[in-house]
Amino acid sequence: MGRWEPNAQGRLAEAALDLYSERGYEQTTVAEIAKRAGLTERTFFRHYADKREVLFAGAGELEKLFVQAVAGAPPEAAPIDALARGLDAVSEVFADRRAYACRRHAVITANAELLERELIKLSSLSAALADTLRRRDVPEPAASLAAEAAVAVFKIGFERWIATPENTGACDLAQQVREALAELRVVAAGDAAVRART
Amino acid sequence: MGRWEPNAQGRLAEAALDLYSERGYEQTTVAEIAKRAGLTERTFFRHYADKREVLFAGAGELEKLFVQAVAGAPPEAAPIDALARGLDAVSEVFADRRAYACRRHAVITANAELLERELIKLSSLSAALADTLRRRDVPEPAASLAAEAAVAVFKIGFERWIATPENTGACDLAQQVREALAELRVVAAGDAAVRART
DNA sequence: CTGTCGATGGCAGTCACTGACATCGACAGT
DNA sequence: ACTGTCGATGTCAGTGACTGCCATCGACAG
Repeated sequence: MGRWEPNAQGRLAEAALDLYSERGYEQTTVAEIAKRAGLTERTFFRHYADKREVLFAGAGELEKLFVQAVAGAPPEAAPIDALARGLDAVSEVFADRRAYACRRHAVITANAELLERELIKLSSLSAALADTLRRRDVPEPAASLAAEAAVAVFKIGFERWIATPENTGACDLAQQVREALAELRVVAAGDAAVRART
Repeated sequence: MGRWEPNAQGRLAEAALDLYSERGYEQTTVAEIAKRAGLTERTFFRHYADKREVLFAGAGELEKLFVQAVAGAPPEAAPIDALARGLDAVSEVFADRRAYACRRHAVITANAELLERELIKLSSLSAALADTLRRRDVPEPAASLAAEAAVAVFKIGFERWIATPENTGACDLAQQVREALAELRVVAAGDAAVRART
């Protein structure tokens, strides 16, 4: 047993999400978050680089998971198919965390600064994926484009998943992402009939 | 004639880019920027919402230009072709500003906070494009996906343009963007042979 | 018993950003 | 010419994010 309550980092993250939800990101001070977690402001900044980062603790693991799934695809798979593996893998992670994902998403979309941080995390993800594709001998600019497209597919699939009422049949993230990927293929092909479909 | 030197906003933007280039974004204080422009810190914040925004004054016009070009495409054009119009229009704007674009790009990529701001501007652009496509009766998620893809195409085309030595034959932005768009079509089609090409 | 170590607290300081109020020259109306 | 309004700026005090430095304290090894 340590000298302090365990999991200081987790307590800070929970306190932050609570406060950001209740009174908004800007109306919350770091001192308040720390106090709710039974710590001081100074200690908050030892665990998280800044006031936003406390909502993005899991980004690193997510990136690792995505990258490993892509890297593990058969060498002969096309870039887009390798990326599809990663999309499936990442989608699974969120399957049983929909409520948490919704809360977090609501907080982030409500504040521009948090949105900026989210975007740079996705950009970092995209860069990591592009690098992974390059290691699979995909040349530029195909690697970067495929990576950016895959991240866009996930982002849009995710948003549609969040927007879906929970008791709907089609409230599966993996399914939304697959649909988005299929739609990208159609759009990129330049099908003018896109507008004729639902 | 006014009471003060004209174009305070422009002087601030120039001073900021100079200082950010010379000693880096973080090592520059707003007071220093204002002083170099012959103004005070308080006045800086009357012209720009924050220390980063001073580098993104033109983002609004760029978005407007892109959107109008897309909206002006023939109604029967496929989404991707309408977006290609916008890409062409935007590329033209940068044609004779390569040196400035390079300087600005170097400053932005050197700092994570500035990168975040750049990404949210691109995100805003993507949202505006998706909205424009929706007005052209493109359904979701096709509209959002096409918009995100177009922005990715521009981003990557732009980066390759910046990275190209100036005296190279292929140092035209519009051309880089067109190549990136073509590459996206190939990648999205799932062509495993991507890796076989240059 | 003692020295080290890691997580924390306390405190002073910098800087981004804001609100309230004062200043000053231009310009319009009289 | 007199005067009142207006817009851009200056001044100043304040808040809050974030950092550096040093002190504290319990655990643990020897």
